[in-house]
Amino acid sequence: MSKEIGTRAADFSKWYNELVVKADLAEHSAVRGCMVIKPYGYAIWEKMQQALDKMFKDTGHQNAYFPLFIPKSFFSKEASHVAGFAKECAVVTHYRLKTAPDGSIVVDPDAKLEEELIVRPTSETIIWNTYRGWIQSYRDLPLLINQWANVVRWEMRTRLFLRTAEFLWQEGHTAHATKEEAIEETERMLDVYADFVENFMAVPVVKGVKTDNERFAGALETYCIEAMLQDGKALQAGTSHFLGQNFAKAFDVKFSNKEGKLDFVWATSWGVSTRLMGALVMSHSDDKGLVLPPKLAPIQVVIVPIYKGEEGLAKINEAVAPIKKALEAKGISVKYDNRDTQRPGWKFAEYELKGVPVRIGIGERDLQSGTIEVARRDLLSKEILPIEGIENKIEALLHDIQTNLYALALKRREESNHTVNSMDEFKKALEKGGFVYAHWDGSAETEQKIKEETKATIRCIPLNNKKEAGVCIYSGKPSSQRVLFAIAY
RNA sequence: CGGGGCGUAGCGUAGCCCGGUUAUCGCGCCUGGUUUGGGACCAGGAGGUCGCAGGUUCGAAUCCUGCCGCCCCGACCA
Repeated sequence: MSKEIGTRAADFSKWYNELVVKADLAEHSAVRGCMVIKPYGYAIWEKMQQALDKMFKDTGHQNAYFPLFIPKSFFSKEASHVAGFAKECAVVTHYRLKTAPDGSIVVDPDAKLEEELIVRPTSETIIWNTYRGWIQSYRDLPLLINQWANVVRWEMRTRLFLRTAEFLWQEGHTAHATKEEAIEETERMLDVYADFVENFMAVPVVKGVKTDNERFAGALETYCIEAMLQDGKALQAGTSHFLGQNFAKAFDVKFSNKEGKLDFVWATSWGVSTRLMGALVMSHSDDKGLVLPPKLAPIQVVIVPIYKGEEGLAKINEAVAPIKKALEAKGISVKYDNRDTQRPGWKFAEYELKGVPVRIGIGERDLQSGTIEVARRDLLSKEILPIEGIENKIEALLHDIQTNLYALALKRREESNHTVNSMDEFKKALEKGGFVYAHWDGSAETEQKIKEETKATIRCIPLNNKKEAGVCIYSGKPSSQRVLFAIAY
């Protein structure tokens, strides 16, 4: 992303949309607000899933699956939860179509459901209704379940990956015997998310907790990770909620503790979605296209032959085979693109657009000298290296690219951090974009007023925030710490 | 759902104000040839319910009415 493009939201939006479509990640579907994830985009999502799933299992979780449809009565059992989602629910009211006299297909009015079904916007209610039957004793706890699923939220305005009416995600739902244990789980999963986003996606995040206004509907505390994208806007990349006993009470999930007394269980839920794909695209891409971190790139190394005639290609095929084999032996995913239908220059541009981290070019010249050309996507630099031992060089290079992408993203974020002490400074900082740290009096009213005046919201109260006496930039009332403000997606 | 803009080939578009031969151009696609170290070139070719429905007219992509869809800005939001 070049600096001059990032200044206006509409331009950035256009750049992003075109990139997602051109790089073959996804496209708009015929269905309002929904997208089609294309094979290349889905391959990246699968890499994310695999890494996350392993992390969940390493922390003791198991996968399960719950229904897409939620009876309206379940959904409305937790008051603040239903209030938070009511405005964006898709509702199933009928179960049959019929042919009308004029030959058109209509909804059969005789097939009205007695109770409407909500297409899940999140699964707390159906899951807690199920957990009631699974939990009787402290011996059944903790219950540590994750679900990979799709959910539907009828958003007014949608954007590929960042906000679609249907999206793919994982949602963890856990039950614990004590409050302390549930809070520990909430924080553990936040750390898992931060670890994944920083170490796999190479996107730095700020860990924090949400204010009352921004908290998940039905939670006592919402922990989050906030990323800053190349246009200086903030993106909530993942959330982990401490739900207290709210859902246990709403769905009557009790257990006998060691003392033989009945108590409600303590709950958490946490999720990340295909929105992370949007964060990935917006964090590293440039005007030539995607830049993928090696750990999530479906193709880590692409080999492009440069040749004259069929015999020339045959010679290069022969030279490439052992190189490809040596790389694959290191666990590196390699694509040898020896299609005769596209020319080398076309392929170079194509794989840059798709963000392949390393490109190897090999031609007649190289066969003479025993070398190859190695190009890295992040810096767009090239060097000639000997073929001998190339697999070790490439392995180190992939590692270096992963580290470098994180360092670059971190540098960009740090350069657009602002610390301000007045509304005036605050507004000026927002114009430049990025994270703005300011004192806040802790009231929902002040937060709301600042939002109305500047469009900025409190992204989070950072964890491990250093305490510091100050006065609220809006109200002038005393404050004990700075909070993170930004314009958000 | 409010305010603005736009629907013409797979994609991007000209034409519309001021109605009139066969609807423009570029990319892409197909065929043949020459090419191949940064998105090749030449020649030929295919591809269109001009968003949908109605109206005005001898004649509508163009004018009128209604509808549908998309994009941008708000409100809502992972």
